[in-house]
Amino acid sequence: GSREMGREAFIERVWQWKAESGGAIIGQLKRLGASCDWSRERFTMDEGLSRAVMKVFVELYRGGLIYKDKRLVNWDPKLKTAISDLEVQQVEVRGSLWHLKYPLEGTDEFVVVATTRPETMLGDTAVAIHPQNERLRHLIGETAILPLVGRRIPIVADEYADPEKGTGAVKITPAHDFNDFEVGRRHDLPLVNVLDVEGRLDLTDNAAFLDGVPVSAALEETLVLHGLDRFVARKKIVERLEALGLLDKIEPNTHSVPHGDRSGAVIEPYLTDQWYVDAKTPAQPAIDAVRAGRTVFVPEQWQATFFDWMEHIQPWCISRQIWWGHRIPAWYGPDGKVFVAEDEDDAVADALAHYTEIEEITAEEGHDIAADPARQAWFASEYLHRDDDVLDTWFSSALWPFSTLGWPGETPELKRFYPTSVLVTGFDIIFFWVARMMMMGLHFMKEVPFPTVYIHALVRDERGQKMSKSKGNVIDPLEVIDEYGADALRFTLAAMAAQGRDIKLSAQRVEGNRNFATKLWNAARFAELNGCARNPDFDPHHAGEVLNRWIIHETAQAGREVTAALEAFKFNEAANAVYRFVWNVFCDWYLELAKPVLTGPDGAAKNETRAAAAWTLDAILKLLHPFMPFVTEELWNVTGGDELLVLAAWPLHDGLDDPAAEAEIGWVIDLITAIRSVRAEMNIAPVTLLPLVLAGASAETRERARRWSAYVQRLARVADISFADAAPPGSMQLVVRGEVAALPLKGVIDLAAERARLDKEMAKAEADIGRVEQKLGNADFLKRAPEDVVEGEREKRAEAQARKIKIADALKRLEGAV
RNA sequence: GGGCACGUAGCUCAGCGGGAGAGCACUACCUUGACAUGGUAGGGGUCACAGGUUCGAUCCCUGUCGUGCCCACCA
Repeated sequence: GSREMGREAFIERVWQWKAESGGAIIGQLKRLGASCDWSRERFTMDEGLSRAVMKVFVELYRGGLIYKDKRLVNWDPKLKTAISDLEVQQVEVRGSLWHLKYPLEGTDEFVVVATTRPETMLGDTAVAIHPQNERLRHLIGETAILPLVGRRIPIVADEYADPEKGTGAVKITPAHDFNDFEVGRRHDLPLVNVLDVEGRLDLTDNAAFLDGVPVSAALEETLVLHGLDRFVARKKIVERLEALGLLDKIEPNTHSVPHGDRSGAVIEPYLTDQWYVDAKTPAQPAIDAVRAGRTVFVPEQWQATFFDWMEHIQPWCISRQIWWGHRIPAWYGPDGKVFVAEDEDDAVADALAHYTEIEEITAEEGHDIAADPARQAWFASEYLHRDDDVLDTWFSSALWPFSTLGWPGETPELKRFYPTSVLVTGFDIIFFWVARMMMMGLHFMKEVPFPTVYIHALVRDERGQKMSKSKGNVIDPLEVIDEYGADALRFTLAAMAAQGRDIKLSAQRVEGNRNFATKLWNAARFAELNGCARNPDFDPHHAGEVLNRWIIHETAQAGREVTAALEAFKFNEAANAVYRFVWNVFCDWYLELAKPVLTGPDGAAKNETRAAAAWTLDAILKLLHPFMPFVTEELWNVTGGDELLVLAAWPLHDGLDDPAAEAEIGWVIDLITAIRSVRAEMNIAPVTLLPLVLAGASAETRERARRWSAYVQRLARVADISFADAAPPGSMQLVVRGEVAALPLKGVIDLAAERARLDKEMAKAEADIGRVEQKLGNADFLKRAPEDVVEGEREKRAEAQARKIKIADALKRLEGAV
């Protein structure tokens, strides 16, 4: 795409790019404020943004922060435009290192230089040698004769010439290499540009190239190369040098070569006149803002990256030689004088004020051209030419936080929403966008555009490489969504987004979370089938049933966990917390324990349980909505939410903690789990119902057992529950929350296996005690460890000792039964 | 060359000064009426290696080895 391209051709090209790049071009157009109506093949520029861009340009120009300069840029010879660093891809290339011999004037000797780009030798204006280079420094001050050209070039002393690299002597081509450009500046070397905008040799009418070069046969032969592509020319030049015996040697050399992201062409450092923003000046307030904590990065390690870049920031080239974009608001008069203004009228006014001596204007006696639009248009077309270049898309993007809010107008939106709250973005965009938004925001709004920048993980491919549209290694989210659903994908990304680490997307993980969505769906269906409907009279603070008080307690706790994690930008923790709560608490225990009530006879308990289940499900939908917006919204709708779930208030539960309920249901869960575990271990068939004896149970335990007997019977496959002072002989004995639960099964269980099991438990208890006692027996530990840690260890010891006694007792009884 | 991460269960990854965790995979059992995209139970790890700090190190520090990324260089 060049600016000569017509509209039709442009549209065709955009379509092609859209296909080639997978849509990267769309991002570019969006950053320009262009909206695309594909069906009508129309592009419209946002007028408000255009105005803002012009205003910003003019103000920065008047403040001396925008200027025009002739220096090197990254040039894409295929697109014929300057491009930004963002659009440059480094590609490893197996190339060669050519060692060239430059004759020294007045001797038969040579200085040998090495290059990977021999064609640039035509633009050489010096050879540099390190002043401390023992081997070569005697050559400093001599003059070399550039082969094929005849230019006399000085051998200068410069520390840039590393004695260890290449031949130790470096050819200096200030117009075609960023480092050489700096060397050239230091030694006041001429700039000889030997390429045209398309990367072809430009020699015949090239004054800089021919300056001071004597006419010779060799030069004539070189001029024949004019117009050749740089790579073709490279070959020819090498051939000629070889023929002249000036090719010392060729070394194989692998190095990375910058390629244009969009064109795929090799990028040339190219000498052109471009517009620049002096980024260094506005960078300082941005650095200060981050240092002062007015903008923080999450995770904070990215601050270092931000500082590193901001402190080494280079002038920002903002002009582009393409024709879609915001045209640079600079008009040139007949003598090249620049008039920068927000629109043409202003530019004309400025120009008229300046060109008071131009006769055609002043000659009109008594006619005030400044008040005559027709004459102004004539003047503009006759005498002024607007800059053909457009602005880098990141220039307008940098204004995003305030231009979208109506700036430069003093709109209510601007007052309300600037500064914004959080910027969420990828690390690769910190430099290009975040930094620029900060610079512009601080400059024009006098305030940071956002107090927090959350740098999210990058989704990489299975090889850990960054996915990119141009590289073509993207996992197409649409395909993943087709297979597992958008909720499953979104949840997976959130669950894997641990701070500071990238994501290698795994289909299995997505599948697991699809199953989670299904689980939720089924749980909701179960609730619906059992008449669990939202009840406005239900007050979670005054539930009567222990089970309901328990799930309310657990819900409040899960809610706090999820909220805290979200507020800390720990999305993986939030996702895992809600996952665990829904599956392992609500589905696995609450619904299972509620089944007898929900399917039992009507009554107060049933009504309350229905309401509590519905209340909990509501809380779940709200907590899960950020991660699974679609399924939760749908379930919310099905259960009769009258507004959208996305608009519902986030659940913040106070005063719902209920340790008593937790103790009771926790005991039930532990008891059932222990029995199940031992049954599986002892290989007891599920059809076998075991009697359960609670030995030496406290009054509280007896009470609980009576309340929960039906549940324990059903979920642990227990026949009936009875009480005794001691476990009956020959029974399996389990320690549950400090008390013994016995399954008297003489003859059913394998006594040897049971003894082995108890031995294992005993060993574990003893190991626990041993570890704790070692600590508690250490005087230094008691002296130096914090008190609560020591106290915790004491509690652990007491618990383990009690457990050991119970197990020893169980073993003794087992022996008695044999 | 400079910088930043990371080496924890077979795999993908959490945790990060005081009892090794999840998901998937694996093993055994379960056609119980929300769910087999399910249930129950289980096996599996000297938390890369070597030093150091500490009463105590998977966690902090140093070094080594390995891996990844960014920046620069690439004559």
